[in-house]
Amino acid sequence: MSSVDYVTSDAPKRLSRGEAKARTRELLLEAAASTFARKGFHGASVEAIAEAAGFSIGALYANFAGKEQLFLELLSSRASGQVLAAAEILHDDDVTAGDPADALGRFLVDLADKDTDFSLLQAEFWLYAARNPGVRDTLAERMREPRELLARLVEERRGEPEAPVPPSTVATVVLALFQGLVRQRRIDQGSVPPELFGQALRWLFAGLDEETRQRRDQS
Amino acid sequence: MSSVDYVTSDAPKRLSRGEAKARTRELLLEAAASTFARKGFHGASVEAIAEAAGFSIGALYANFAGKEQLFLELLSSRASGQVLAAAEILHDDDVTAGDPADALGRFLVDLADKDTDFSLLQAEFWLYAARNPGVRDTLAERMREPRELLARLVEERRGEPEAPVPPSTVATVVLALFQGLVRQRRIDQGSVPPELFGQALRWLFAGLDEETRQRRDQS
DNA sequence: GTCTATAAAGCGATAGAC
DNA sequence: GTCTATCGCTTTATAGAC
Repeated sequence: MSSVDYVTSDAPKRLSRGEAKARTRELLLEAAASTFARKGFHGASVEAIAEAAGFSIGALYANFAGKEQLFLELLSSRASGQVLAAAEILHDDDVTAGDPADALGRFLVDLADKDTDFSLLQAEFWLYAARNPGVRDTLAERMREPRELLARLVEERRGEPEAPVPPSTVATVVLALFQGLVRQRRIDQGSVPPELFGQALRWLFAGLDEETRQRRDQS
Repeated sequence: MSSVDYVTSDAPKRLSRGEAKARTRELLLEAAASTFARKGFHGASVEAIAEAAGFSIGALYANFAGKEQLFLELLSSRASGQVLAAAEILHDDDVTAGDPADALGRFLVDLADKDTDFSLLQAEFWLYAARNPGVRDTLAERMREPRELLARLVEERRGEPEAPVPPSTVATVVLALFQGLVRQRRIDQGSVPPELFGQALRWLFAGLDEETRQRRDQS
């Protein structure tokens, strides 16, 4: 801009060499997420990724060992995003002031409808993990902690301490239900109305409560 | 057909020209299903598919317009397999003699654990459809009928005629739940025990019954 | 109808200039 | 640290022999 402060190393706009490289890395990761989502792992070329980030192929190879490592880095850092988003909404008391099931349902429909790359990338991650035992175990390990987080929050909200299955198993069912509904909605919007997410969750919890009561009365 | 009959057009072993070509087509489709499942749409080469079928690339192009048409033919003919399998098991009175939920759950876990290509190909179909609007609408259309079939069978089994949502919507939730559980089980077997399929289905139906009763009592 | 051989294009990855 | 140019390999699809 001006001639006076144009060197100013501590100005917020000017980036140091390390910062510049970190920013390039981040832009490449962002572009990779979008490109992998739209074209798939094999369908996305490193040229397309670099181009989407506004860099050349050389810049990509200066920051990542190759296409596979770039993909795996994405998988490790973003695969549990859906679970964390769900946990976040359950944790927010203001949003879940009404029915937590409705709030969670509405939030996830919004997320899935708005960020269309999300579920595509998620499916790409799943396929890659299902085909590569090593990555599969890594993904399983990485999903464990956020699932436990969701389990604790669901447990809190339900307030029933003696369910017939462990809390993490309930969380598994909730996640499976949501992932399945999001995927079906993507193919046929009309067959999966937005309210269905909260509705199905209420059915699930009502049935779980009933079984919990029955087991308590038996003993 | 022949002058004497020594070509025996109705003998089981000798294949007519048309039959031979039909057999080649079928073998190629089978090999394509397996290869697409293991490598993905872009990852699977036509050479690998032809080789898996025991033919050359030329034979493949003599039977299909190309890789994409081969994939789309598979998608049209096999995408609704999961729904039909579920419907079939619900229709079989002998198998569902006990709890239909348990029977359905056990059957689908067996199917998913045994035919490992099934869910991979299903995911590959979903991704392709989600990325191509034309194919997406085709898939949505093709899923409608089997879903209605499942809906009718679930309705029969439940015997509750006045659910708060249409029967096809209940079928949608059931399918979403199963697909989600199958996928999670594929990544982390330990987190999705086989009994969970039937258990979750029972919770769902119990909650649905409860809401049905409440609505009836209100009016 | 199926084969082999090959054309034309695209890919991941590397080398060297700046 | 990023760019341009290019290598070597694989891909889809076609042509011609049989």
